Amino acid sequence: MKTATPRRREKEKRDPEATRQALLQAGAGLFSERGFDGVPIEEVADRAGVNKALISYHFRGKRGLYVAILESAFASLAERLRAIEAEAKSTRDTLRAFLETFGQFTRERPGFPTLFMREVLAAGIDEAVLPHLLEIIGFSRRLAERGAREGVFRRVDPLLFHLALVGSLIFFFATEPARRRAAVQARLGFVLPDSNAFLRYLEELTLRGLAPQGPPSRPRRKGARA
Amino acid sequence: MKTATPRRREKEKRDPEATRQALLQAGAGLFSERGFDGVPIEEVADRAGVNKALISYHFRGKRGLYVAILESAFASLAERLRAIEAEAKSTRDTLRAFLETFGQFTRERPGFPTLFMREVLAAGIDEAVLPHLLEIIGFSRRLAERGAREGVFRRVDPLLFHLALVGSLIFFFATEPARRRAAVQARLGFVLPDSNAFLRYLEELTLRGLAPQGPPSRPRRKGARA
DNA sequence: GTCTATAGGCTGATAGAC
DNA sequence: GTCTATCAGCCTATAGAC
Repeated sequence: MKTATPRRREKEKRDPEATRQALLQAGAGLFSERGFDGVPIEEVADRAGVNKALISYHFRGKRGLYVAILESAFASLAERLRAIEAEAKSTRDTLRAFLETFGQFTRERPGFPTLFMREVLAAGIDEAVLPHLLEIIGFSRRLAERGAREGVFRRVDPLLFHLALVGSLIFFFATEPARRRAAVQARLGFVLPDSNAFLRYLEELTLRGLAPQGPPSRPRRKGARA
Repeated sequence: MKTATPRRREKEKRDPEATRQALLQAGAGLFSERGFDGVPIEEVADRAGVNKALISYHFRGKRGLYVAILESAFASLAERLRAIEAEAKSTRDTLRAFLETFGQFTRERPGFPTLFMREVLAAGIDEAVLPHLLEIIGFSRRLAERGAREGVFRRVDPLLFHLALVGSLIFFFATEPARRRAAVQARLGFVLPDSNAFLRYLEELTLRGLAPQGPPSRPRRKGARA
């Protein structure tokens, strides 16, 4: 299956910005699949349709390209989360918006969850992404605290809340490409789970699992305001 | 911090089995930290206190060593899960035993969750580990089905149950080394979460979140039988 | 800005002595 | 079984032409 990658075959002198973007996109796909060490720089250049020397020129080397990819993605996600908080929705709506945003974001940048996972596994989180990561952690922590304050959640350690919720989210989406490949390559008997079904499952699990007493009134599917 | 690694400096002709074990252990640690491509074979040999040529001799090359490490760990975990099921405990006890076993297993093989994660991220799950992985998936699926049959859980898609539960488990433990490193290296303000607290959190989240009606009678901490 | 050509480093594997 | 010495392959980075 050829990924629909916008090659750039013609030698027309093009916008250097187009070169940068092509490299960022090609790198995101390849690095998410095989990790930083698993991808030769030449392959990234080929997929982007440019010469490998341009990676050094535009990003000061392979590592520079990698960090640029990471930073752009983390920053963009952090920005969306900020937007959600700025809308000052209810706790329930914030949870819903968070899950949907994450799903949507993953559709736009299919490699991101895997990259996220690889980065968090890495020896040291890069300086450039650390602030964004902390912001993401802060978002879910505040969600837990606010839910408790408003009586929607019982009081739990916000960090545990974050790790459980975001952990399963990242895990699910980061491993989705592998499941897809496995389902094709192998005689796996299981059906590929639907992303939206998983998001709904997580939402209900969280609402019911953290409800102060009984399970919450069945979460409403359409534009509910609590 | 020097890891307490049993080097083997003396040239005494030793048990070849000791060589194999030393390589397996050294490799597990290093590969979990930096991934397959991130570790030169010579480093593994050095940490094991043997010559790098022995990797080819005993494991037919780097990849062979890696697969041997993975397989041993996955097989061992699958075996423990089998033991849990063989004891035919209640649904609640099985859930508890699963979480505790995973925690214990991680204490014994600190690198395992990270290796697990890396493998599930990889391009293709290795043939040798696939059956064990399927067995692990089967375990949690059966737990979900049984819980529903016994009225402890509401009816949910067992695969979603598996992905959410095991996903957050793996994520938590796989990223724990990174959190530890980050906490040291950086000016991170957050406290490192306690593993047992996380396991308890997951247990309650699952029991309450999947309870058919209200939250379950507060899960009993000591040898409860349902 | 982009490309070609090349240098230089590192790595995994193995032949052959012990 | 273990080790030393060696080699071929690959990969990143860059100098310099266009």
